Formats: sequence, structure tokens, C-alpha cells
Amino acid sequence: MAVTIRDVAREARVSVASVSRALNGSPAVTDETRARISRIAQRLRYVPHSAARSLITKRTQTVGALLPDLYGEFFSELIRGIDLAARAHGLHLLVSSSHGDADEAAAALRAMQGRVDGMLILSPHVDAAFLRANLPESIPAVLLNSALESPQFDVLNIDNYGGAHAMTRHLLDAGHASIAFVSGPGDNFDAQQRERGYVDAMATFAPKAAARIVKGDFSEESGYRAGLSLAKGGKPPRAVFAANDMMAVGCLRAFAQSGLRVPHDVALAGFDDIPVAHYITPALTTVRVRIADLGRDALERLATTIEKPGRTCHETQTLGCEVVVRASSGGTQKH
Amino acid sequence: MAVTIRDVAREARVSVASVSRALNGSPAVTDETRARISRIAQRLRYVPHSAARSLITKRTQTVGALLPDLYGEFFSELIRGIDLAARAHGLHLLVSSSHGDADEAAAALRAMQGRVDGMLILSPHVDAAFLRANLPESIPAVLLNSALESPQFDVLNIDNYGGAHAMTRHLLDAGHASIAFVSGPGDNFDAQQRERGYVDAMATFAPKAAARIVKGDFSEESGYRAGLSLAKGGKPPRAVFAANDMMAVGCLRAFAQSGLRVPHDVALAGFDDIPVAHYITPALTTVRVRIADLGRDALERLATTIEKPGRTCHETQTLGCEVVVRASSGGTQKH
DNA sequence: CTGAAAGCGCTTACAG
DNA sequence: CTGAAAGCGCTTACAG
Repeated sequence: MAVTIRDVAREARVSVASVSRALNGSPAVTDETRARISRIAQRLRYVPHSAARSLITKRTQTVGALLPDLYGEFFSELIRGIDLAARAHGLHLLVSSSHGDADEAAAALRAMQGRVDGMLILSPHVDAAFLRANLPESIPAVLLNSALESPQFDVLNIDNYGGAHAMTRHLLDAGHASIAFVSGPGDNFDAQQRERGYVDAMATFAPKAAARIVKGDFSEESGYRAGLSLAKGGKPPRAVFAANDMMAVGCLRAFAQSGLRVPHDVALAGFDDIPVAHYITPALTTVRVRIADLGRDALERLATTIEKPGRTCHETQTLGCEVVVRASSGGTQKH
Repeated sequence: MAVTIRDVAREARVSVASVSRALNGSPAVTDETRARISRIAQRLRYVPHSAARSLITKRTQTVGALLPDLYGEFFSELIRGIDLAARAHGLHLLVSSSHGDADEAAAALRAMQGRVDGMLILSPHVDAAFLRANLPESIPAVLLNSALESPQFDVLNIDNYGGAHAMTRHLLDAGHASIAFVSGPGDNFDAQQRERGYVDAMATFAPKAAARIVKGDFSEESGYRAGLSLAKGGKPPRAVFAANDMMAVGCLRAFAQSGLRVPHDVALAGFDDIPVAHYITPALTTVRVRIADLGRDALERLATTIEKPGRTCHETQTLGCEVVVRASSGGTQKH
């Protein structure tokens, strides 16, 4: 049915070995033969059977991305960055997401085994024990946004701490003496780091002002509730720094409803720089994370590891963030 | 290195054939044997080599998604829907995007060949000739949002026409007698359909009012320019219907800058219902497209075709849209 | 430079 | 119910 290497060989009156060599660029073939074989392969629309090739080369030319979810701008940007870099390396991309719990993530990891030459893993369920149990040692992997600091793995993180630290400092520098923080889910790595950044910056640059933290869970709704509680409290802070943009959007709604004007009565800042941050009124001051770059860098690292399996030096790398000042913190409205 | 079926067979003191049968649920194996083999396979962490299996079964348990891009909410939602359904069917998902031109798309199609059991194709470069040249007849495929109406393929479209028609009618019903339309790129299938919907609805329900079309290209910037030209024109329309939400956002900016209040002076509507539509002020009236559902339906169709290759009846199906009334058209603000 | 042959790890008629 | 054997479509030492 499908045309195989034998069909090409027969047509070209050579052995299948020669066809293989010619098409794979082996030097042990005359240019003339190669040209003739190539022409015939093209005419026959021969495409090598990837499974057969994988079986013998032990390579699939495919990388897997294990993600907890596919919802929202963060993941689409991440995949975009990965995909772009994968194309550049001639690698296919297998995605697997929607893992509600550790068992599902483990199953997904197992299902990918043998189908990929390496994996990009971003999952809240991943810890050292999970990886030992579910990831064969032999398969190259890069962990994204992981608390894990093991010499066993390559880890690529966003500088949540530095970003939050810088934002807190920026708000203080802008003259907002009291800053409240709306935190993310307690078990979320990003959320923890951002909170630490806020707390430390407060301790360093405003040692007299008390840190004030209201709990949220990254959802707009939780930001709304946090905003209401801050607005109703006896003494609203001069600035509110939400651990992500969606909660900042919720705060904004709460403040508007409570008669607090942003930035006049209270400055507001978020984290992530999702598109909405730019389009709401007032535009949201936030910390920009170059998510596509994260995906690209992760793939580059993985590709390197795949190509040089001998390399044993695994490192943890952190990608910088950038404070973006917009109207919500009273700064100049920048694009 | 990796554990193979032979290792399991040796350990269980049976033939590889029995291991294969036991693990694949063949009835020709005693429950006892199966249990023992399963236990051993598990202990050894045996995972069947997918390439070897594919080579003989001619199945990869993988579907490919060919997309022009991965940028923005539309594609992330689409992939999310596809991924969810794929998981449910036990299928892996290979994504391939970023095809700037027809040649790149063709190369991507070829590269996927042999790696997937079927394809989901969404590409502006795809037409009948392209598919004839690059898609083997034998491989099941579902086209998304394609102008192609061929009995050769399954096609799944969004009801761009119906949605635009309904929105236009809604605006007219709400009392906005003059409606201007900001069009999308001329060569874009969605854009064409939306424009047709607007034009036809105007002709039917407001035969005396002239249709008024300003060119855009789906970008926020083009919407901004269109908005400026409408605001500056001698007589601004009572309502503006942009062919997508991003252009509506641009219009809003232009109107605010020109001193036109929305919805008081001019009503505004978009198409897509991206998240931003909900969060801008005033919230944007728009046409909601259930993109994740589109992805899911497409995968279901593909899975059906893969499972029953005999089915020759290919059909074109259209997914309905829904008018979402928010503050920008003066309607009740609905969530 | 070219070919015959082995072998990658599976599945599945075919015997028994 | 179980096993020996063929074969899926490739690549790559090994000879020549």
C-alpha cells in the first residue's frame, strides 16, 4: 500500500541499503547514484516509515511536553515557544496535558515513554519521589518551574522571587508606603516565591511598615474578594500587589465597586502581564514573564541533552522578569 | 538497556507471544497466566516499545494537528479541546504549527506522515490542490474552518456567517439603524463569512440603510485606525460591528480618544469572545464561539474515521455561535 | 562504492 | 491455551 524503501530500491535497481544511504546523506554513495535515487524517491513520494526507523535508531525525533493544563495564555505561550524551537531543531512535539492528579501525570509520563527522545515537564505533582518512580533515568528531561533542586535534573525557573521583589521595591520607591499583598494558592510554587519576594522586599526597604497579606487562589473571583476585604478594612493600603494579573483584575472590580479609585486612592499591580493587563482601564502595572522564551530555552536545553547524552552536569537556571509600569500604579502609561 | 518483551518472557518462563497476548488482553490466555505475567511486567516496569508495535500494527495511536500558528486564545482553546478528547480516546497528540507559507505547511504534513493515524488540519494554505498534492488518500483527515467543500473530506466549520448575521440583526433590533462593519483580512475565510453575514442581514432587515464597511486585518491596530476613520467621518454610525474582538478593542480606544462614548454615542460589538472582551470597560458585546468544543468535535470525528476506515460519507458540519450581549451595545450587562 | 544479512521489539497467523 | 516463526520497514556493521 504505502511505498517502502524496497519499492524505491527496485525502481532504482539498487539495494535497499543504497537507498537508505543515499537518502540519509551517507558519504559512501556517488553523487550520481544519490541524485538518481532521490529523484525516484521523490517521484514515488517515498516517506521513510518513522516507526521502523525509530526501532533501529532508538530515536523518535520527538519531544514530549507534560503540562498540567492547557488553559489560558500561559500555556499557549509556553507551547508556542517550545514549538518554535522544536521546529528549528527538526523535532516533533507531543503534548500531554490535563492531569488532575499525580496518578494521571504518572500515566501520561509512562504513555510517552518510548515515543519521545526527551521530555519537558511542568507539573505541580512533580517532586523527587514522583520522578524517581515514574521517569526512567535514561530519558533526558527538563523541569519547568519546579521547586526541585536536584543535581539529577535540568531545571528552568521563572524568577518569581526577583520579579515580586522588584515590583515591591518599585511601589515603595513610587511613594506607596503601605503595600498589601494578595497571595496565590499556598501549595503553588510560583505563588510561594512571589510572596517571599514581597515579604523580603518589605523587610528590607520598608522595615517599619508591616507586611499585610490577604489570601487568594489566583482566580479573578478570589482577587475580587480580597479587594473587597481590603477596601472595607479600617485602613486601606496605599497599594495592592496581587500575586497574579487575574486577581488584580478582581481587585480592580472590587475597588470600583467600593468607590476606591485606582491609582488615585490605591495603586494596583499584578504579575504575569497577560493580555488583559494591557487592555483594562486603568492599564495594569505588572511583572512581565517572557513565557515563550521560557519554552524556547527549555527546549534548547533538552535538545542539547539529547544530542550529548554524556553530559552529566545538570543545572538550575532562572529566567528574569521585568517590571512593566502602567497607569494602575500611577506611573507613566507605557505601552 | 530498556526492558523488552523478552525480559518479561524470560522472567515469567513463557514465550514472548504469551506476554504479548496477556498484556494485550487476548482471550487466549488463562487468567492465572495473565495475572502472573502482568505482575512481572509491572515489577520490571515494562513498557512496550511503541515503534515496534506501530511497525506491525500500522497504528501509532497518535493524531496530528496542523495549525498555522499557536498564538493567542483561539489556538490554545482549540488545542485544549482536541487534547481533552484525545485523552479520552487514548490518543496522543502531535502538534505542528507556525507555517508561514504553503511550502512549510506541506513539509509539516509530510513530516507527520507515518507518525499519526489521522490529522486535524487548520490552515489558510489548504485548498483542494494542496491536499491532493500533500495528503495521501489513505490518511483520515478532518479540515477545520475550511472553505473547501469536497465530498473527499470531513469539514468542521464555525458558523461565522450565522453569528455575524445574528449580531447584525441584534444591533438593528436594539434600535441602531446605521451599522458600520470593520472587516478582517480579505483572504481569510472566517473574515469573508462574517462580512457576508453582516451584508446579508443588513439587506434583509434594514434594506434602506446602506452597508458601510471599513477595512481591517484582525489586529487591534487596524481596529484603532478603522475606529478613528469612523469617528472622524462626517457622520459616525450608531453602531460598529468589528469582525473580531481585537479590532473592537482598537475601535474602543479610537472612540475614547475621539470623545465618542460607548455605548451612549456609538454601540460596539465584536466577534470571538476572547477573555479581554469581558474585562474591558465597557464590557464588549460579541459573538461567542465555543472553540474548545470545535476541537473536541473535530477529534471525535477523526477518531470515528480512524476506527471505521470504510466509512466513505464525508460531511461538512457547522458549529453554532451565540450572541453575548454586554454593556458596549447598551444591552443589559450579562456576565 | 555497493549488497547481503542481521536485527531493532513487537504481533499474529499457524501448528500443536 | 501455548510456542516457534515469520515479518513489519528500516539501518548498519561486515564483506567484497
